[in-house]
Amino acid sequence: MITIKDIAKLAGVSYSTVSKALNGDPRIKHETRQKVLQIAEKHQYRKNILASQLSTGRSNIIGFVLDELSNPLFATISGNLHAELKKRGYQMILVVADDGLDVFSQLRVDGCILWDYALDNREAFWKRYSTLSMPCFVLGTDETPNSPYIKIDRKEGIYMAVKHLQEQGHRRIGFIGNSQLVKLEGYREALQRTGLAFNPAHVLPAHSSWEDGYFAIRNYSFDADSPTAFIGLNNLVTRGALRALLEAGQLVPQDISLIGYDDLPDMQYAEVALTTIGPPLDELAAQAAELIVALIRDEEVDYPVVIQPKLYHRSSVGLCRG
Amino acid sequence: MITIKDIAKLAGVSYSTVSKALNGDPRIKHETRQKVLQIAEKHQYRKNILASQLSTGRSNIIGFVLDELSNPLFATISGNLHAELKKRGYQMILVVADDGLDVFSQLRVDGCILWDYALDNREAFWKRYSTLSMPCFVLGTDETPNSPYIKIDRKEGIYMAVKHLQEQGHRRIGFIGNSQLVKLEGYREALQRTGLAFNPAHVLPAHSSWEDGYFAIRNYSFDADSPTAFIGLNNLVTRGALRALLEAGQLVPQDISLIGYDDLPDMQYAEVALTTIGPPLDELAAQAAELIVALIRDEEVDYPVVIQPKLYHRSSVGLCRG
DNA sequence: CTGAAAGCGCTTACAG
DNA sequence: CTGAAAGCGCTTACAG
Repeated sequence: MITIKDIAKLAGVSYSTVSKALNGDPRIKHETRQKVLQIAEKHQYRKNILASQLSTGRSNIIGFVLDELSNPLFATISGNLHAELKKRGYQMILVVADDGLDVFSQLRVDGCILWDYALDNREAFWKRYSTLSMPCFVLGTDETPNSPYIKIDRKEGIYMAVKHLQEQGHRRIGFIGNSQLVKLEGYREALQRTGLAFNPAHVLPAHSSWEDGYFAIRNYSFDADSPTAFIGLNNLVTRGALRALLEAGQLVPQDISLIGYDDLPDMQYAEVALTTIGPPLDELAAQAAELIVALIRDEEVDYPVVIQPKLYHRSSVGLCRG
Repeated sequence: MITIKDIAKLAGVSYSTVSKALNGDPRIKHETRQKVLQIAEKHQYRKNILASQLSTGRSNIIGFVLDELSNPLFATISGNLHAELKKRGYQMILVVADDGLDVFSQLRVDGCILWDYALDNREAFWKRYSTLSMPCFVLGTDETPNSPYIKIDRKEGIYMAVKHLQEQGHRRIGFIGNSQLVKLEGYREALQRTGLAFNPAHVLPAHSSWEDGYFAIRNYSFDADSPTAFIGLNNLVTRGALRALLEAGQLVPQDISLIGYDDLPDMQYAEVALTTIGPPLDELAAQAAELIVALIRDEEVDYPVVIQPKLYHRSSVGLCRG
């Protein structure tokens, strides 16, 4: 692989001149630069970012850490984030793993965005996180000790869903999924704010996958006291639940209304186009890009940045019958 | 951020000793190593991979280039690949973009795996590809000029699907999607091999998304000559098509049989559990990991590695009626 | 406008 | 068993 020294030799200048020419230093004479650029081009020169970054401390690369890719939400967020970072002159690389933080920390990326993931040991994570020496923040968390973060106001989102259902006449509103504490709290608070009763039996246990949602409904016995509407924990759970409802012969939204969390294209293409709540993912990505760049530039930032979920009306909510 | 020099000072040894201790050089005295390790641990030392790699030429990082993440196939492949590489002592980083190759080439990753993606300009890509100076190969391609690759025998897969349908009595088998030439060729050849007639009207135009599959069926007018079975280009197209069929009141598989390409969990959870053809994704990942490691070690490799798709029987294929 | 030199944080023959 | 020194490919004050 060709280096600046090789180019220097070919161009008959010193390699520091080559470096400057390549970096657009205005002090370099036009013809010199042209010559250097031409040779570089001809030999397919690629700057060794490692060396460059070792010397400057900058790489223009930002890392994004996810712990899974199987939820299509992350595909969308990654895509949006990549685009937003690119606009700002950064490249994004992705790591899908709990040990991703270490990779990026060894690679000395300029900054690092972490999706708030399900952790066995949250405390250990925060401890590790607090020792990171690069600009970093957690996206979609509820709170990060002593450092900036972007919060999604999930409770408010769930309140909007409950409120909307209530306005359609629903009085018994269930929740499918019990793996995310905030959402569950949001659900309880929303019932309180809207004056509806909380019934523990209306929270169907489900973790986070399609199957979890599917079996949550399959395993549930409907009776006269059952909810007339459900809110699903996330996109997958909601879609699994929808399938199970339809298979059981329930009509959505005629018999049962359903609102899903996470607004993704997939939701629109479900058997019944799903009404959803969720953060606008383009805004989420733009704010995240904005924040990480500000942190890298060591600018003052106000945090937390709060993203307000929105309610996206489609066809899975109807008037409560009777 | 702490460096080996800092540790050297704290430990009262030279920094070359620290480097050796950290890398497990057996020549270092046990106690010296212990002391160094302890100090490193205490100060949360992270080796600067950039510096290390600049000096050794190795990073133990492998890049994976995708051009999109929206197809769940890639989430699965990425996950599998990450796991397989980890087993072999490598970390995987991901880049989702057409310019991903450049990022990795600048980062000097040890090796690079590219998913064979849809390109505007294939020729330019191969030209760029051939100038890469790191170990690299294309996964899921049909052919790579002058370098190793992993081929998925898509034609054989499609033949298996056609054959299976024929055995169920189907004589008119359609294909949904016209965006992948190999698959289309495979389809034609399969018809030939099974002695079935090719009818251009039985290839429904569709690109690669869920909507494409959905509208392919919506826009198709069924008549007495229509196919009694379809094969879908990929997982998304197949699922979109299934939805459209069901909405049109067609029963699957009673009225129409359907086989989808790409065996993903999603296919199993479709409205009708879909019979699929596709490469076993765990094998694909294992082979890919094996190959890139061999290339990095500069071992002789036989190529192409060919992955044979399999037929996964589920519930979307039935006997042809009448 | 250009170049010599020091330095980024490591590794590794080589000497002791 | 340990250390001094050169080198990986860049950048950047500084001198000219």
